[in-house]
Amino acid sequence: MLTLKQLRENRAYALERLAVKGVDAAATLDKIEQLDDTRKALQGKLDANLAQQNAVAKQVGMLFKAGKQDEANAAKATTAALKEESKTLEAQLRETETKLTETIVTLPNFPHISVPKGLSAADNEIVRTGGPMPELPADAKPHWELASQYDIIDFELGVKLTGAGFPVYKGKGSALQRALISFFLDCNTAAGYTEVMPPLMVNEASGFGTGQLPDKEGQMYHVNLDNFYLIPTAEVPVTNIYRDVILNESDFPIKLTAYTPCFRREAGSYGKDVRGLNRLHQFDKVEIVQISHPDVSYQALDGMVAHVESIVQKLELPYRIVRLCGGDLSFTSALTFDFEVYSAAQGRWLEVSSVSNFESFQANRLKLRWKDSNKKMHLAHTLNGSSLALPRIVAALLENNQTPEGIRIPKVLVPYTRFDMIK
RNA sequence: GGAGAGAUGGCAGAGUGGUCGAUUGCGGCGGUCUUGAAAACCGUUGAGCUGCGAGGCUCCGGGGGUUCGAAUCCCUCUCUCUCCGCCA
Repeated sequence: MLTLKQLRENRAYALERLAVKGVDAAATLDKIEQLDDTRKALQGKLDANLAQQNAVAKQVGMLFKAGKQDEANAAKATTAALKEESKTLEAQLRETETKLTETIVTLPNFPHISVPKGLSAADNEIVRTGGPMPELPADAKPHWELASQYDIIDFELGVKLTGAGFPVYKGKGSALQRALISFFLDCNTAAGYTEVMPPLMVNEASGFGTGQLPDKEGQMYHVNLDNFYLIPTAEVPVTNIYRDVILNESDFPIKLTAYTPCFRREAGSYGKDVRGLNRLHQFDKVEIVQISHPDVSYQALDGMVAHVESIVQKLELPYRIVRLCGGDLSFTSALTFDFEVYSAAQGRWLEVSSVSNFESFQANRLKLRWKDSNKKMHLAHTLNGSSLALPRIVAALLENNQTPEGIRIPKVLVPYTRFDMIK
């Protein structure tokens, strides 16, 4: 969530930034300012009231000690009205604070200056493209056909065991998953990220910390008996490591990477978009997370983009990097670069990574702060990205590398798979 | 699942109704001494809200209650530890 300071310090700037995301926040800002003023006034009144109560209590104590029973009892009687008043004030204050937070959380993050205006994916800006574009024969097959031809991924078996969107990887298909996970993690640790293996279920507090709760609980699987949520991405447990943490300036930058399965309910998605590996309820992903000093978070973002790009290049896949426009940007993000690889047989670009700077938006909710040399507290910046999500990489690998002899494994993966062809 | 114990500042650990936001030790920071360091000694050292400021208010796991007054008493929730049971 945005901070009051961000919203009140420069109203014109706030309005202009939010407009880039297609949000007219004028009325909301009015409401916030008014609620905040009310809050301050109420708090002042309550504080004064409590100060009086404390003073009386102190006095009573001293009077009793001095043996002046009568005076003490007289003083006691004066607090009843004060207590009554403070109860009312407290209730009002609490109500105002709740309303204030409820209003602030409806506002999305400020987009970065470089975010293009626009309402949909059509307005995104292609930053650059790279990688070798494959030339496939006319009878090239989409990955779901290749998967069953070579018996490496069984979608129907997954339906039997669980349901649609839970594929079973078999033989070399399974080994390929393992290889990709190890390869990605090795790339990330070589770039200075520390590997962690977090729980795959989180509690409610963690869900709130990264903003999945309270609004998006429908997107997560919920374990009712224990009130746990299956993680939709490693971002949730990994970022929550730093919930309620106060860092020293020397702790920056914090760079973590984690492999986890990801669980997404993704209700209401049908058609060819969800065919095969394009969209799943359970999939594997290696994530990178950075906690950054605010002054250098955009350099950190550039570093993450360059890092992810180097991995895609090593896999010899055709890719493009897209700067998301205001309308396509997520609620929490200030700037996002999407990575898409070309899935040649489907003839479409598939998103395989999304690298974002959230600035202090997540940190505010997480209460992730750092202390400068003057012991002043500030919010840290958080960033994350996929590095990488497996299914669509696999889809592109299968389709782009199909040959009459079988599916060629990229050189860089062979030490991990220990085979160079799927046949 | 059964029985018991506990949750206090960065850490350890006092405090069982009244100047306690909290003794003390360790750690951290500053200083004295030293060529420098160590040791020793002295000082300092939680956070949030609010106010120009002096200051005021809140926080001793969370929530509620008793009381003029709660870290301290009561209720409740959560978590941790120990023993037993079960188990990969």
